[in-house]
Amino acid sequence: MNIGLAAQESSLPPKTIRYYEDIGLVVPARRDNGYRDYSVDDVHLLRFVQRARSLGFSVEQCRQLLALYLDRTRASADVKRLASEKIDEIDRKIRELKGLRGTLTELVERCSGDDRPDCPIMDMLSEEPHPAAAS
Amino acid sequence: MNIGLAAQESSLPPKTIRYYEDIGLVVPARRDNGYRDYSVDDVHLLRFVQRARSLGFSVEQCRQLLALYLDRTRASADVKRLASEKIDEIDRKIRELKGLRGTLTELVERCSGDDRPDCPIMDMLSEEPHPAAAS
DNA sequence: TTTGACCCTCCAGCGACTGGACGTCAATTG
DNA sequence: CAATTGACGTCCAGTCGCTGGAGGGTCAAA
Repeated sequence: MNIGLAAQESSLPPKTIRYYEDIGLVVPARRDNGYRDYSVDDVHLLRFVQRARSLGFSVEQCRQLLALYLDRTRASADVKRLASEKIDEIDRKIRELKGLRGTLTELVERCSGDDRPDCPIMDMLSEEPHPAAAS
Repeated sequence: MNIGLAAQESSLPPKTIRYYEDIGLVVPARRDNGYRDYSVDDVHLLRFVQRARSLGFSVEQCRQLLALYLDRTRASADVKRLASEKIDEIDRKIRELKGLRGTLTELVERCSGDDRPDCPIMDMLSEEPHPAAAS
């Protein structure tokens, strides 16, 4: 099938699908006229990648997952490891964001938010670093 | 002062500081020999940007914050609005990450993680979409 | 004087696309 | 059968926020 239909079937934009071919992720056959010709299996792989991406896996991780997917002798432990690492990564990001959120929330709460210029947010951003010790 | 010292004082790499000049964020004077010459005020601004970036503000938002910082007639409400929007943005990201985390955790828990190939994670990634209705 | 640390500019690349220009091909309409 | 429209093709550039490197100039100390 043509790339347009493959795009519909995989919920991916044609541009992205061409990009995936560029980087060797899902490489379709070509027709005589140069058009990409996606098989049902290709579309399956595209959808696989789409799902993995939407779960937060990087394209490189998708490549690994695809390799495991196509490997009939794979150990589920390998897949589980990739997924667990991804969870750890997500946890780290959540922790970092929560930290930022906490700081910002505190600052916002202390800011009067009126038409005067005084603002603890600005103070925090422009504050001199505390000297390590008095001299 | 030279860029190296400004880098130390602002906790930013020299490359980043040059980049900030490129995009017109903090533009220092130049010496006769072409060297950048950062004033104490410049370094102050660099540190301001460094702090704002580490709080999750984009470079463009930093530009806005700098403008507000340098505006003596600013209303703290404007600053507060920027910060509140950033909090909302962070909240959205956290929610999204928690969703991903939930899905992945569930999958990982159901995966035996041994040397057999069967794996609910793979199943989920390769699953056919559920037909909307029987036909 | 020579070394080494610093500084300069410019170009390229990261990840994961996305937009646009420009040309070809296929299918439909008059 | 011509013309138009839409989908397809390639290639280049841009996004964001840097970062690395090449290939040079400058400066201060030994």
